[in-house]
Amino acid sequence: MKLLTKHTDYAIRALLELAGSKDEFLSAQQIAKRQRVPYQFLRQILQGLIKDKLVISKEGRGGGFRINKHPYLISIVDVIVIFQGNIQLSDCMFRKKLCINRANCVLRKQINRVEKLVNKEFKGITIGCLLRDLEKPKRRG
Amino acid sequence: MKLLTKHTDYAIRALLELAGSKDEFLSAQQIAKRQRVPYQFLRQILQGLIKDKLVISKEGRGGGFRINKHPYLISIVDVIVIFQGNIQLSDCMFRKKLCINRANCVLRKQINRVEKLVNKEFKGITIGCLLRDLEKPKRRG
DNA sequence: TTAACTGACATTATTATAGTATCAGTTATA
DNA sequence: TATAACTGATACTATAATAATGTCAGTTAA
Repeated sequence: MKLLTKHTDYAIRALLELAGSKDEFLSAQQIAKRQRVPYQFLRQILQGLIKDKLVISKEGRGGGFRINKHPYLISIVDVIVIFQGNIQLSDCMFRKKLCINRANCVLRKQINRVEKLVNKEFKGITIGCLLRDLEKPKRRG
Repeated sequence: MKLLTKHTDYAIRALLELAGSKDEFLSAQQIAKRQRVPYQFLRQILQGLIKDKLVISKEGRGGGFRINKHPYLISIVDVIVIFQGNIQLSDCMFRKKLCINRANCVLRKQINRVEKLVNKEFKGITIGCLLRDLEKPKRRG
């Protein structure tokens, strides 16, 4: 049971890397090496980030990727949604149709509450604040 | 991405059913029928609940399962732990060894915070309170 | 003695996750 | 202008987790 898959995890690390070298283009190779992420897998992930325009790319020699949004405006929810769909703590029947039984509903109501909470917390975790923590570790808290 | 698997889901429903007929033994058949859960799957799940002594069983004709703890003392975390292990929002490298890089650490720190929050919330959701909501829907809030 | 049960496994199907491989096309530059 | 360093797109494979199903031995009440 985990809420973050490797896709998301690596994507966040890539974004941190890109946010750290804001105006340069970094190639997939460079990011893969620095973050120790499998190269081909990372490329796949970067394509995902492009689709949502979190990064832009430049083809050809000297090309690569560049971050395309202010780091404080990219939350980890944005990344999760790309690779894992909406945050959802359980398969919910009543999202699709009427509950089969009330026991389900009662449980779902509680789960949904926690789900919203997680969503809110995750929205508050941005690439910007992760990068800040990364660069100025003493300042935290 | 989901935090509750079918195992957990069905287990909770079974516990609600059992909590509702506190002193009777209910057979797996009865529970399966009432909650519309696959019979053989449910039996497997009930064995899981037995191992942690959340329910006890009686063999032979007229046998079945009975809840073995006060419903308010069974939280959904107890159930999750049986079927899914500890709540863990992501594979965490630093649980195993030192972080490969600091980016990881910074992210983990945040994820762990949310993880604790989820844990706390889930601990507050007990079979007892779910059952209460189920029986007295107007009283909620 | 038999029907209705549980205990304990073995087995299978499906899906999600993680990762690899390939090839076409683009661009800077030697 | 050839080529090395890139991305785009997509097909493929491996592994593990999830969600079941099936079977058979043993127990108990009627």
